[in-house]
Amino acid sequence: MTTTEKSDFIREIIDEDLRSNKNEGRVHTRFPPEPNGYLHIGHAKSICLNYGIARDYNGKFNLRFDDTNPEKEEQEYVDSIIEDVKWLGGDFEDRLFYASDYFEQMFQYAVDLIKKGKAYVCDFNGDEIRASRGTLTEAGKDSPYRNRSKEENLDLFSRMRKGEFPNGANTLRAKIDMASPNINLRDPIMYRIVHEGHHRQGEAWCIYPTYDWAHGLEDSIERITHSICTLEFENHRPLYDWFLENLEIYHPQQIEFARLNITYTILSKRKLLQLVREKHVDGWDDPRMPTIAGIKRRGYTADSIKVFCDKIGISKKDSTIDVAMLEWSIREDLNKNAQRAMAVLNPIKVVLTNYPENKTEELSAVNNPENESAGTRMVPFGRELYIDRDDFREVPPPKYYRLSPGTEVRLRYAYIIKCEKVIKDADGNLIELHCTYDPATKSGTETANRKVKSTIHWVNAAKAVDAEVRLYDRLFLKENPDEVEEGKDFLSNLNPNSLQVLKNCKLEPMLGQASPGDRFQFERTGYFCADVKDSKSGALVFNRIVTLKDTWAKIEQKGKK
RNA sequence: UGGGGUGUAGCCAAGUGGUAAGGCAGCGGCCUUUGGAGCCGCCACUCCCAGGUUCGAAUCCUGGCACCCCAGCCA
Repeated sequence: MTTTEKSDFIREIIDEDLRSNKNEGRVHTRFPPEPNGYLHIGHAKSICLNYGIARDYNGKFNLRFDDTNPEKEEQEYVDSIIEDVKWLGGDFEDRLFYASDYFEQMFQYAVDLIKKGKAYVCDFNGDEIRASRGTLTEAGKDSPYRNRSKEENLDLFSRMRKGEFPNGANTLRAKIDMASPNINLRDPIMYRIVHEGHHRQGEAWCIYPTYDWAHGLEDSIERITHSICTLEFENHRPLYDWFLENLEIYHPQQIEFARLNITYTILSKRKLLQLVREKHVDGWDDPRMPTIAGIKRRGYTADSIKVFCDKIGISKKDSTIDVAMLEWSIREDLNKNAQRAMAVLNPIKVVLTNYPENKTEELSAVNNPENESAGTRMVPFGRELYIDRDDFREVPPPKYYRLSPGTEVRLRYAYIIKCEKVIKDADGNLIELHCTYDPATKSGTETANRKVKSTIHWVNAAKAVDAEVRLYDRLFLKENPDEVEEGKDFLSNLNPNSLQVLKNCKLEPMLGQASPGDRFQFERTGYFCADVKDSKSGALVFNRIVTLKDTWAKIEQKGKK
């Protein structure tokens, strides 16, 4: 751990509040998701911020479902959100709350406001409300129902609750100012009638509070000190404050920060839902999804996500983080922590013509060069091997260091071999390579240190374990997936090659023991994770988390330009 | 020609009147039995623009400009 203290404008506000003893020294934050979808990496930023603040200031952190709209919310989402928050280390202890548990209290607060003459039942329908709201540049008009008596309002409101009116028949509105330049203050709706079962309340209610009305109450009831949300709610802060002031109840401070955007990815719940519903991906936990579930299944560690969130910072500037930053965070973690292994993704057979027919050797391989305590393992060698197709070129391009006819490479942890002959079938397809090995170059021996241009990975053909490997790439082709031609939508930017399935991969024997969720570095290739859903012993499936940095690919790209 | 925000490198981001941190990306080089990792170096004479105040301005003032958010009985 570093000793440098984290700071950002929100922590500065908290420091100042602490200095002035604003909340008796308390710091209490919350993460308030609506259970209408799975959490994504943008939510991770918020969780890390809110939980991180509570942790760093010895405060408390609540998980609270903002479940005020039964039309969109489901138990499945509640379950997934709880799991994901925990996975990210957001420790809410016993403080798991639901806004719907406060419905009765909210109703009473609404009655208070009516009694104070600051709320009224409006019989306008949706169109009428919209028409009377005015525009950005013109004031709205007062509703004809605005000056009903308190008694009539109380009566109507209780009848709304009883279910005497159909959906949309009327609403409870705050009486603020129809001429306010801030449209949110033009008599905003507090309750609407929705005859629909709620995932926790069942049929108990048919009026539901709106976000603006409910959110500050939730924060107040939980004695939240700092209510942190994203920038689009900045315009709503005057309303947040108005309700709490007029109710004369505990008043948390709302603070807004910029939400996360990442290149080549989409972080809109609506669009992610669409990807799932229309089956452009295999579900919320598809490893290409930026959901926590997807990222987790892809093989990202919770630590890497936390580091990522720390690195990107907190500010009020609209920003788009380069996806390379996310990829860096997982490489950084796994470079230090992942067990190394040799895996041949696209095999070509290599026969060592001068290696004895039935001989095998066990060679020592390092498990993690970044961590000596990870030790070594034995890897079987033999006369017939597989190497990767990428590691052989019949006609090597400039600066190609790997195997080609007549050249030598080192087989990692084994011998230097030389390509003597290329065997092809009648159609000219490459079948196998005949090579010779140099017995004097066995790794670890005194005569081994002859220099060759490169070292490649391999597996023993007879002992290899078969596996399916799924190569994932970015889901979208464009840096900004929402940038589209007239008449098209973000789906037109989907990357048709975001998933490539390799069925004939050959792995070193040790990988046969991999359990679902285990992560490895396949040397020279990338980081991989045994799929938690589909990988089974005897039928292994690995997901590529991220490639290793590929200097050769870069050189080759430049050569083509 | 309503209101609320935001402008510091390709992308993030420190900076709070004393002469532009750091990370990612990129580019060189060293090293290497992973073209991985690591190491070293380079990468803003200038902070959206224009004026002004000051010995001194990214920081203060004035005036512009650009971008984002708001007209759901969504959150």
